[in-house]
Amino acid sequence: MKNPEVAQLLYDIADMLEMQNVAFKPVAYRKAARAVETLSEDIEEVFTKGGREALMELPGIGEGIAEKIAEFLETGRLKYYDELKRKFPQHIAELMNVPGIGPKRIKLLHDKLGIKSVAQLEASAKGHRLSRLPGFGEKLEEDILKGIGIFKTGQKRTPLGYALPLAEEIEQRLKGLKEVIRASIAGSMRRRKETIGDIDILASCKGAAAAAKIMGFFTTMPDVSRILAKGETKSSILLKTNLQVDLRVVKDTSFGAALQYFTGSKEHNVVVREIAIRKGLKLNEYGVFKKVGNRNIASKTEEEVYEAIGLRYMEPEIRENSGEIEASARNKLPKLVEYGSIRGDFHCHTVKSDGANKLEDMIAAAKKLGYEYIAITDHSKSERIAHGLSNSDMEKWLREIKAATAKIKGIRVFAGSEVDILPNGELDYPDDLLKKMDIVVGSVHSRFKSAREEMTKRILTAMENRHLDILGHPTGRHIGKREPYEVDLKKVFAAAAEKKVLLEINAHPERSDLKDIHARQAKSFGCKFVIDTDSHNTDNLKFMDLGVAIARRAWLSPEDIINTRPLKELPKFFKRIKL
DNA sequence: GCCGTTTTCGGCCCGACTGTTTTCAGTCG
Repeated sequence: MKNPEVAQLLYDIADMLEMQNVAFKPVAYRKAARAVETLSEDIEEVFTKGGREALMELPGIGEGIAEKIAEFLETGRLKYYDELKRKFPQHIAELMNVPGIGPKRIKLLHDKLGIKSVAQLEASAKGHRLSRLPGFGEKLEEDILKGIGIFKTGQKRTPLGYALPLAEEIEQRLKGLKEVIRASIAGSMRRRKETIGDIDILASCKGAAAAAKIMGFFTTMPDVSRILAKGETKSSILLKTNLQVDLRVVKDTSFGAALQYFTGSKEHNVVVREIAIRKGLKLNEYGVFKKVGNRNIASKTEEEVYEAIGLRYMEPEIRENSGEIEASARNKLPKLVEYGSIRGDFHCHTVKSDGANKLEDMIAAAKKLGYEYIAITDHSKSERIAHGLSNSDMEKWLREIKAATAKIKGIRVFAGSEVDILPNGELDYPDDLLKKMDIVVGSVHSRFKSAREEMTKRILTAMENRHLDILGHPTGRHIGKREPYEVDLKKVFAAAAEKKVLLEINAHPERSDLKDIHARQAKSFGCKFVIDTDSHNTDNLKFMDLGVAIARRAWLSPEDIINTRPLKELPKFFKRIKL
C-alpha cells in the first residue's frame, strides 16, 4: 500500500511550490494528495489495472499529476520532486509540523540562515538569530521555540475514544454558563474521525460582552496549561494533557452556519461552497448569502443552510467529500446505523484469560447497558501472554458459562472464544471443540510481519473453516503502537461475503479495526458486520458507540450490522446459536 | 495543475488571529 507515500510526496511538492510563491499549483497538489490519502483502494493496484487514465479518474488528479504518480510507481523516483528537493531543506515535512511555521517562513529561514531541520531551527531560535530576520521578532522567536516543544511532545494524534469524554465535559461546562445559548463539539471530533489533532467547540451567545465572558471562562479553566490565542470570536488553549482546544463563539442566529463551517471536513466545505457560488450564493460561517444584495437567507440550523444550497442534511460522519454531496443532491443518502442501537456484544474477555472482571460482572455490566445478549470469548491456548485456555480448560469453561447463565433472566449469554488464527491458517482449537461454541471469533495475534501473500493465505484458510463466525480485528493494527499487517483485503472481503463470515468492527479506541474506508469497501463486496468492543473489563463495554461511529463513517446501515438485530434473529446469522 | 450548469480559458473557499507592521503577511482551520 503506497498511498501514504504517494500522498506525502504530493504534499511535499505542494509545500515546495508554495515556498517559490507559485500560485494555485500548491492547492492542486494538496487536493490530489488528499484524494490519494483517502482512497480506499491501493493506488498501485489502480495504476496497474487502469494505467494513467485510471489515475485521472480520481478527483483532483489530471494529466500532470497522473504522469508524476505513474513515474513514481514505475521507477520509485520522481525527477520533478528530486529537482525541487535540491533547492530546499531536506526535512520540509518535519519543519511543516512545527506549529507557527509554514512554507514561506521555511523558505526565508533556509535562504537566510541555511536551516534545514527542526534541530537547526531550535538552535537558531535559542541563539536569537531568528529575531533579526525581516518579519520576525522576539515574540515570534519565542513562539517558534514553543512550537518546537509542541512538535516534540504532541506529535501523535489522539485516539477519538480518549479525547471524546474530555471534550464532552468541556462542552457541558460551557452549556452550564448562563451566557451560552447553544454549544456543540465541531471539527473532526464531531465527524468522529478515528484520531483527532485537536478539539473544536462552538458556542453561541448574545453580544460581545457575553462572548468576552465565555472566552474568559474558557481560557481560565483549571485544566488549561497555556493560552495559545485569545480573541473575541476565537480562542485556543492547550490543556495539561497537551491536547489543544479551540473555542469559537458566534451569535446564536448564525450557529447553524458556523457549526456547518467548523465541522468540516475542509474538502466537504470547499465543494459545498463551490455549489453555493454556482447558484449565485455565498457561504461562510455566518450564513448563506445572496451574492446580489448580500442578504442572509439561512444560518440558524445546519439543515436550513444545506437546504438553502439545494442539498439535504448530511450526518457529520460522512462529510468527507467522498460521494455524500452527490448522494445528498440526488436524495440518495444512506440511512446510517444509530448510536445506542446495538443490542449486544460478541467479543469480551474475563479473568479466565486476560480480562480484569469476572463472568458475572461482565454480564451485569452488559445488562446495565440494556443488552439482549453478550458473548464471552476468552483467548485460545496459543495466546500464552493472555493466559489462553488449553483444550480441556476451554471445554470446561464453556460448560461453566452455560451452567452459570442458563437461569439468568433478561440477557442471553453465549459461550465462545477468540480463537487464534495460527500461521498455517488453522484455528487454535480442534473442530470438535469449536463445534461446542456458540460463537467463534477468529483473530491473528502473531507473526504480524508476514509477507502479504502469506498473511492473505493464512486468513483465507481460516475462513474455510465452517466453524468460524467472525473475523476479529481484520487488519491487526494498534493505533500508535503497531501498523496493520500486510494483507489483500479485497480477497478477504470477497471470501467473507462468500463464506458468510462476519467482519468485526472493533470499537476499542486503539484498534478501530476495520477502519472506515475499509468497512465501506467491504460493504461493496456484500459483507456483513458486527461491532464489538473486545472488552477486557466492564468499563470497556462503553466503547461500543465508537464502533458505531466507524460504521457510520463507512456509510453502514442497521441491516449491515448483525448486532442491531434482536436475539430472535441471530440464528439466521450464526450456525450454532439455538434459542 | 485541475476543471467545467461560467466548459478548453480563466477562474480557483474564506475569515480570524498574531506579530510586525503602519496597512499587511503568514499561518491556521
